[in-house]
Amino acid sequence: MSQLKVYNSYTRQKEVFNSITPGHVGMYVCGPTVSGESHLGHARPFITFDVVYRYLQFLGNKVRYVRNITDAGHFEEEGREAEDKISKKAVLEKLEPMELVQKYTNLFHWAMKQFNNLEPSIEPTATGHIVEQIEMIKTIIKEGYAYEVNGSVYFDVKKYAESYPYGKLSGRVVEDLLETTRDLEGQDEKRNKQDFALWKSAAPEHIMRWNSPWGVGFPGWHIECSAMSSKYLGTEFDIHGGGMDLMFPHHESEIAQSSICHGGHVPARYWLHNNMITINGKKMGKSYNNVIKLTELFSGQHPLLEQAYAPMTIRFFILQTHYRSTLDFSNEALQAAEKGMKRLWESYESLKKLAQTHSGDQEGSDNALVAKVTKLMEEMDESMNDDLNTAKVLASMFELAPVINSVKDNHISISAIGTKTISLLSSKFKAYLEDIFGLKAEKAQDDNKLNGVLELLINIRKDAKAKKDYVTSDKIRNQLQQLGILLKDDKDGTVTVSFE
RNA sequence: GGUCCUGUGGCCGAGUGGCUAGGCUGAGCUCUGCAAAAGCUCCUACACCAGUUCGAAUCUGGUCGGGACCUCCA
Repeated sequence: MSQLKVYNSYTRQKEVFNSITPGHVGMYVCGPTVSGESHLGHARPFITFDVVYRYLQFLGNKVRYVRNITDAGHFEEEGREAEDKISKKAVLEKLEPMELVQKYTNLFHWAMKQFNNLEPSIEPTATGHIVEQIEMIKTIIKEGYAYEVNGSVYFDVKKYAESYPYGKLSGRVVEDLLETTRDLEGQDEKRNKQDFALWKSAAPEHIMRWNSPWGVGFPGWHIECSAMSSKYLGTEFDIHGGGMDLMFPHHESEIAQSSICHGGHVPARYWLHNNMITINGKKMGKSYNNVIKLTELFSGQHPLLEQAYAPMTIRFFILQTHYRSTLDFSNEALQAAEKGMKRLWESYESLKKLAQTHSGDQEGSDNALVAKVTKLMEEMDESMNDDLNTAKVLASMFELAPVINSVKDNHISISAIGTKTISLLSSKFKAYLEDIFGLKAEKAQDDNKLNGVLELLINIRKDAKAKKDYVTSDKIRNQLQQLGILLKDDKDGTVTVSFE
């Protein structure tokens, strides 16, 4: 099997993935800011990196997956009103800041569960790591790369850039930054415009505030990730993930802070960035006022939505595109994903039954067929290893689906494909659909009573059909359909039930 | 303005220089009491203009369009 290659934003090329400690992987992903409800755009990194997490584990690694919760609240750029985002909203909603944070953290966790995302190994909060952040800032000052002004501390980017490649990750030149950074109104405490805050002095009205060697304040924009990643993954770890929009300034600043504290090296070896979800070609984001919240998506309650979309539909939709491409939202695209996922999943259900009833390791007699199936299965692995090309994996699976369905419908005989191939296919589909992609049946029906009633109805209908009493048989089928239960008559007389 | 990405059939989307990805939609056929599902077949695209090459959607240059970042942002 080929080796896993990933596109490393830091080197701008695909590289073979090798973890620092073989068999172990440390991965840090920038988590949500819990000052508001998550929207569709937020779903992408968490689904993308959930698949990375799952795949690394599938490959036999023990993975420590750290995803933070930003609950300390970033503040607006100085010059505008320097306000803690979270405390501002708390006033509006008349809630305690931590109450607000709790509410949106719970909602975020709920959404992650809907998407069938695995829980990270550690989910540290910014407010829980104020001490670590302060310690880190102290080190940066001691090393001479930060300075204090009026109770705030800033990172000295200009000095850092003299001996480190500041801007390498995001492809930026420090001199250019000086020219293109917007003019700041009012007083500027910073020595240079590129400098960023490590610690900000808190105005009296700030509710979220902590004591520090520089006075009462709150931590800067980027220091939490540096502090928490090094605490839980070490000063050099394998993967750092997040959305492309975080490359600058967030990740660039993270690299700068961490390098100063940890011997000059970049904290993570592989930097993975997912692209944005767009809507009508524009990035979905608060500033564009075009977000669709996850709760709206699941319920269909939004002017742009023609219907509700199930979490698994969205997951499938996201996986049908490569993670580094933009993904444009539209009802048409979501509906296509919904149908496609349904078809693939039903094929998988058939395959599971086939594998159960026809176990064995008998070689198939149709060599061309077996070769085709084998090739497609190999391509699935190749595609996944090629920078996690889930879109291509799914394409291969869609090519396998007709083969499976044909075996089910007896258009292809069991002996032609061979029980061995069926068994291999079955474990392959299970591995990808369930273990790696984290998909699951939209509506698992494991209600014994309901199943008993269904069985009864199916039997009555079968008897009616035998007597050519189609009025009765159609009545049962039609009325069940109105309830969202579909009965499909298979070739061999059995009935397949599916739920809408 | 700077840096970078991108432009694929009705829609969504993969794509390693030569081998019609795939999904959805639409049309036809087969199977079926009817239906649904499924299977088979068809709709053969790569913004534009030059260049490199035996050969380019894929490489190079240019033109035009779209987008991201440069500010909180997944």
